[in-house]
Amino acid sequence: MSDFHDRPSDDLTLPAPRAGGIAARASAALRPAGAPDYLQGLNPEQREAVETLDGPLLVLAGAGTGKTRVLTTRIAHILALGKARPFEILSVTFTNKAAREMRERVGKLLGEVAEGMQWLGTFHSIGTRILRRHAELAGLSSSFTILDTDDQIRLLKQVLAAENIDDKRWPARQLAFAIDGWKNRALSPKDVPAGEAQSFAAGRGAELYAIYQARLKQLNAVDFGDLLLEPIRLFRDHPDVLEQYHRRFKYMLVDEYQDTNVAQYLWLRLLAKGSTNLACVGDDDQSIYGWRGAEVENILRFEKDFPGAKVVRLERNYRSTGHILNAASHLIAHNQGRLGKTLRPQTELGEKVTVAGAWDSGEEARQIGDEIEALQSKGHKLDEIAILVRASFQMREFEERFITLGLPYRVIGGPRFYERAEIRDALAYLRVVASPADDLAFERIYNTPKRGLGDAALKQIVEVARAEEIPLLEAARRLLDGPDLKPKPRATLKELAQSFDRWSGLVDKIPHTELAEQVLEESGYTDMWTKDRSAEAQGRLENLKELVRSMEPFENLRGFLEHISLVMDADRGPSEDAVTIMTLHAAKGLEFDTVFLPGWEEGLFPHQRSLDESGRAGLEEERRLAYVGVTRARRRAKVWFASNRRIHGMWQSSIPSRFLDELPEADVDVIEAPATFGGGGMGGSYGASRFDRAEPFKSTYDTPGWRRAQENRGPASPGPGARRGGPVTIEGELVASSTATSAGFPTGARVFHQKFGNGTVVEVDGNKLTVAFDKAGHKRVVDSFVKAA
DNA sequence: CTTACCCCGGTTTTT
DNA sequence: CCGGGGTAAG
Repeated sequence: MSDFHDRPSDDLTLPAPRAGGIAARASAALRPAGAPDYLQGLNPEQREAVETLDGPLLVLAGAGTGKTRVLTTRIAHILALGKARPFEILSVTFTNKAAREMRERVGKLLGEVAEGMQWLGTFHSIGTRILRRHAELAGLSSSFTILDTDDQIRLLKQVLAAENIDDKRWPARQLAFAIDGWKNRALSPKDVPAGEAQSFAAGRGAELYAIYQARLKQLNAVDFGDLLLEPIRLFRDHPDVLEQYHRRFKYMLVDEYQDTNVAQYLWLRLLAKGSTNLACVGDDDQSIYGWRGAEVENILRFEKDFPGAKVVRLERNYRSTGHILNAASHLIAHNQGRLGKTLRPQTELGEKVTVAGAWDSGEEARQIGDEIEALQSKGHKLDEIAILVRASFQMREFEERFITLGLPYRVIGGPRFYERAEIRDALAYLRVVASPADDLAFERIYNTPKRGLGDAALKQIVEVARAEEIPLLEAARRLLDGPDLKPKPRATLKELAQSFDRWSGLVDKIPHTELAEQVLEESGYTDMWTKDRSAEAQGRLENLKELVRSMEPFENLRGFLEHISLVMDADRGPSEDAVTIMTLHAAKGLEFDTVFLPGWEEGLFPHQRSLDESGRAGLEEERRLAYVGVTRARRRAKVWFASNRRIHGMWQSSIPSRFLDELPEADVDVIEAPATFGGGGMGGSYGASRFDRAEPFKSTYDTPGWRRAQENRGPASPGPGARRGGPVTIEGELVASSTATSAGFPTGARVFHQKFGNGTVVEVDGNKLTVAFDKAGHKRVVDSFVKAA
């Protein structure tokens, strides 16, 4: 394709003036004599994985066995031997974070050579790169925009409306979910199995999918799924294009292969027809994303798919101590569908995994909080402690407890930076400024802040736009010339259109950060939040400033927007020493000295829905999640379950997770909960216990401690009419002061709290304040957590 | 157009 | 029990 040659910077045409030099330099630097330095210190399996360069290779890398090291060293090895030049290696990851890390580590090994690795990135970023090159062949222009989930939903709502489909009965979200599912499986509208198309809007599923695709093309836009699918179509329909990539990619590496979906698999297969030097690294035991399209089968089938494939197992674990690994291995051995490998500890047995029960989730949080304080006083860093939960609602209880204790924590997950409403609004403004034809962005902000442009005005604009086949902003301008608009919307719309003209005119004239500030200011957007009195407003303004700051490293507005459409996470700066609270899913790939695993109860973990929807496969995926959780711990893994938990506002009694039974007794200590506020004393206030009748936990354990723990579980949920809210806690008495500062807020002072917003101090007790929050009610907080409002 | 209620749903999440 | 989204009234 000639467009390969249009771009001077196109690596496919680069003569690679420095290529020889790179290889030579790398070899010189890395190979003083004999085996090169970078191979030193690899164990035999790792070394085999690095040195097996030709032919398909599957590296089954157990948790903590040096997977990333193998990947990066392998790249170094290929380059050092001069087998390929940096831009002839395709290496794909799932997340930007993983891509960044790999680039950094290759950089450390080889210096600036890593810069030349233009094909190191996520499936989506590489897909974008390919698609931009050949956009015309896919019916797009190379400046296509990438829609995120929000835009996608908005567009689908429009499609549903245009097709007169009741979006009550058939929510756009559901259609989006279906389409994503089809795209994950690389199905075009015509390929959608009739049975599945049937499931939406009386059989119109595939039809709506087709209309949606047509709309995307009109808007010159793609969604995330298209970033994989379009290249696949391109490769299939244009063998000459595929051929060029075959010539290009001498080596291919794939990280987290167990997470690939059908589309990614097909994408890889097409590319792998060129060279069979495909190395996939993954761990079937850590496949936890089946629910979003990942096919464990891909990794299980590897040897069949790629005949002659070599399989290397990395089983030496350098992360965790013996008991932890034994426990994890024993647990995961209960799964049927796995390739099978056993983690082998490289160090001492260390501490046993502990299992402890609590009366309810509140007590669980208190106990864990106490334990963390104990660890802290023994000199453990909070950064090295994590609480890994199955579902995010579990986090709240820990947060509240930690606030009371004054224990610094950070929550990973939640709404991410670029998903916050204010950020998305701001970006929508910038998108319209950069490309006035971006209808979805325009639609998002044309009445944000409220400027009196409602549905009526929008409807008029849309009508004109559709009739004339022009973008919304253009249509708005045309309406201004005509007689149809009412005076008020006309004036407002005129001003808005003029503003956009002005801003667009400034794009190449003033620095983009400055332009962004100006847009946010002049549009009244900043003002909107300044005037807002809600608890979050202050934080939102901070976020907007942060957004502008994050634009600085980019050359221009366009470059920034391209970046953020694919990189939806922002690098948050380093922060103080704090306990990490996150979901098990978010914890994959991370490690901590001490890991708390609360909520191991039937129904929550394994999650009922997983069981209901996916049966045995669901259970096995839950079990893999448990395995991921346990293997995050370097030295201490502490599992908890609670006998009572409030779900949807109702107290439910629960039985311990079957996964507890699957932990090997020899590696586990059952901890008897110390007497607490929940256990005995309050018994009187509870009615007859449903728990008494509940199926007893059939344990394979038979230690005195375990039996006592079983017996101690006592009565369970309060009967109807019983006092709600669980056992009384005497917060003040439980508090072990971990912060001794006294910022000295007087009673009556107005204060601001990150989580609870503004409030008035009603009582002061040392460094602990009782604050009447405007929104959140009365809370007892440590003064270092609030600042003067 | 904005505000006040009502109803539904509530696992995990990247790009 | 809580929040989002959508509807109905001001």
